[in-house]
Amino acid sequence: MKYDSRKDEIIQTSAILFKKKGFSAVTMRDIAKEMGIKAASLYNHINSKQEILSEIIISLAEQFTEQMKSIKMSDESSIDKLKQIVALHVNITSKNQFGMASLNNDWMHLEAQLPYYLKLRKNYENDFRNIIEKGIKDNELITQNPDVMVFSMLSTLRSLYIWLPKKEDLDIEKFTTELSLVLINGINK
Amino acid sequence: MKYDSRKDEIIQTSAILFKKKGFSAVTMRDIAKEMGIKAASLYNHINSKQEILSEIIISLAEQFTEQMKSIKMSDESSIDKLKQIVALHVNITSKNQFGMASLNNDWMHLEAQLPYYLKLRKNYENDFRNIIEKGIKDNELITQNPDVMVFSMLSTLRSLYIWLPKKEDLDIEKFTTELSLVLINGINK
DNA sequence: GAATCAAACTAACACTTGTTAGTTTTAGTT
DNA sequence: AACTAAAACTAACAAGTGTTAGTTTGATTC
Repeated sequence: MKYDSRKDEIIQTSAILFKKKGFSAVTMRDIAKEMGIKAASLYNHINSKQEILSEIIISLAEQFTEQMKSIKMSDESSIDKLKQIVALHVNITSKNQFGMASLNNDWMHLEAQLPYYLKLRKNYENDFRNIIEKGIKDNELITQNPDVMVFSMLSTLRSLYIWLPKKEDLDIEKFTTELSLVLINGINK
Repeated sequence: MKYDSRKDEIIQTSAILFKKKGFSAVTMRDIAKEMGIKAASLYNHINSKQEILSEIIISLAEQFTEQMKSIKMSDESSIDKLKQIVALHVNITSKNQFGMASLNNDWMHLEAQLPYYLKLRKNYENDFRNIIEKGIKDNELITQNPDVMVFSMLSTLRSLYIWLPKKEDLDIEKFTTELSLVLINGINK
């Protein structure tokens, strides 16, 4: 019914608290206190605690889905596609460090939206693996278990929300290049 | 006062539930129900919910600390040390997939033991970075930001608890070799 | 100045939380 | 059969949970 900027403020504030303590450990009174109002007042803007979590997670998941779509449909090499995926994660995470924590840690507390979230995640991982499998077939990548490669890269990319905030004055572009190098070419001289 | 195997059973059962829902979302009644007893009965064996979490996390953190000690003191090459760190994570995680979830996700809910845990973690990361820095100086590793290398490798290793259980019939030894290859030499042909 | 409306408030609800106290059951030992 | 000790039980607690209902505030519009 209502969509206003106060709602966004609640969502943003909640995301900060969710990152610090996790969804379940944060109470409506915690969120309200952080905003300088009473818990009951939150319900003028949102319908439930659940809804806050959904808004945080689903909007991010959809951003990943959307951008993966354009990456996979482009006609670049597999390695260039992988570099674009690295950039995608760095960009979204640098703009949403708090929300990314919920996406990674609290997705299981989604209720009505859980199946939808799981579908998006599964599709994303499949797209990722398909790019790697094509890279192997085209002799761009080493012949190794693609599952291990996806796992390794995606684990690192999913952990960016922990690491990026620690490096406040980071040159994002430079970091993206550096991380791509490490992930794709390794650290061995 | 008391240390018995029923206590271990509680800890193990709790770890399973903590992995599924997170520490805060699991109630003493959940744990009791899973064991077929009443919540109050748990207190014949443990002193608090907190204590369960501490036992899970601290014992694992100490295992990592101890084994890192022997790795760093050995006189192998930096690359071989890194391979041993990979093996360390795979081994501990394959034997403690549930506890490793708590270690990764619920450490912030430690109370009295939190400073001790943070100290162990910081030391571990420092040891890890020192090995990488020596590898760079010795011309074994590429000249890149060691922080990025530690972050990348450690993120993957810390996520093993999510991935290993999905591959039940995995040859642990083979997987360790494969993962070392991907992490150290990359995926580029 | 009256009316409007978003957004705050107070008060309360039904339920769940971790935990304690005191009691009974269970099973093994004498 | 009596004793013991571990480990279960029932009952209750004080505090905290998400949420609702109804009311007041404060700024904007007529």
